[in-house]
Amino acid sequence: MGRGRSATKLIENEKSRKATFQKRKNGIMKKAHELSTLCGVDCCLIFYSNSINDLPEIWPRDRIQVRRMIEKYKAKKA
Amino acid sequence: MGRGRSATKLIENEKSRKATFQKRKNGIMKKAHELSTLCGVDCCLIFYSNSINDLPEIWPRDRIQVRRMIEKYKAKKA
DNA sequence: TAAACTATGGTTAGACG
DNA sequence: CCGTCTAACCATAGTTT
Repeated sequence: MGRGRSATKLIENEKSRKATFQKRKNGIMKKAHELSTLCGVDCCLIFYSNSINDLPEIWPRDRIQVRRMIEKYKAKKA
Repeated sequence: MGRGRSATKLIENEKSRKATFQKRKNGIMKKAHELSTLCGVDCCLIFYSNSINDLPEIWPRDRIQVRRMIEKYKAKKA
């Protein structure tokens, strides 16, 4: 992707790893938004970027919606 | 994407919508796997495809991991 | 240094089996 | 349902500003 590189192992260089995390996280969130819009589907994402900070990042931003998705999931499965 | 089309509204045709959901869901899951591998980040995805079936689809497949992510999220935030 | 650029490779809609 | 093909659009690693 971009100028060469395959996606098979941890990026050792910390700066590159953080930059890649930011870029790709944004990319996935955009795709989630598109999927949601195009297909009328509810979805949520949780990213736990341990090495970057201690807090989870979520999509959608609205925590109430994320919570609703989680409750829905728990009710059906697990 | 593909042969024309922008991602701004619900796909009216049901067959197209379902096909697009399947393809794009797989695409996002692949990207989640890559992000996880490249950046050493834990993440989980939940898709609630109401119109297709009643069950949530998750990534990663292992429900224990999904549950762990959810508990981690709830512990940190609301 | 964060934001913009761009070459390169990836994703995907629709058609087909 | 599932996989494959391909034109066309998209994402992004490394670079530049």
